[in-house]
Amino acid sequence: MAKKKKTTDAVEILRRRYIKDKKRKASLEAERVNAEVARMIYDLRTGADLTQGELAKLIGTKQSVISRLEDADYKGHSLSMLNRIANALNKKLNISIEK
Amino acid sequence: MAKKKKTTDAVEILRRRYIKDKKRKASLEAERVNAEVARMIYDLRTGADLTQGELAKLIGTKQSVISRLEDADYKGHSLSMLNRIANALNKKLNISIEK
DNA sequence: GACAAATATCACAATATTGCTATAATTATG
DNA sequence: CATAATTATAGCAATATTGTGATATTTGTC
Repeated sequence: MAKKKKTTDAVEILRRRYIKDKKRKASLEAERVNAEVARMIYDLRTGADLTQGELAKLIGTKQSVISRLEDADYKGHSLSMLNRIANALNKKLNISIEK
Repeated sequence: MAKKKKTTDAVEILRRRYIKDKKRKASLEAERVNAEVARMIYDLRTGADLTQGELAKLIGTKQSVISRLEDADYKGHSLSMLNRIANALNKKLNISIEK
């Protein structure tokens, strides 16, 4: 494939800046949600007066897994896992995309 | 390991029935959430007047992936994918566990 | 009906999440 | 301080999700 042409066009430069900015925002958004979910799990667990080991047993997994889920930097949250936790605590999982 | 003792105790029988019922409920709950999320994605996409192919391009994947996400029976929803969709549509993903 | 556009389905590779065990590190309790 | 209880980390296997391309099916238009 030919080499990409050098950009000298101001509009193109701004467009690329826009794209890059959008990606950065999306990435920050993801981090925000991950941290929020981690905190939510922690709050629910401690609110129910459970240790990580106890919650783990309730949903059929191990303590280390709960610890991982409560790590603010963890990126792997899934709806199925959130559902397992919600059910164990007799609550409901709600998802929405708005605004 | 020794064979599990035969259950003749009424309390034990009821407890097992309770556990089984709880598992069934959890399973139904998961199905409900999955279907809801699938529908939410469909509504957001059509609301934004996008084809599956267009939305796919916006989030950097393929049309078949969007089709899969909109299938009510799909069990693999992840927060990262929901985030990608929310960001592409300039909206925010909200998660809560309540009630 | 013919054709195009959009969606659904399939199969398989690539990647990510979860399960699991062991152990280190931290926190609570006497 | 010693000990137990709890939480954090690490590594790797098992499983699940996503990426991708090819093709079938459906839907809309003329």
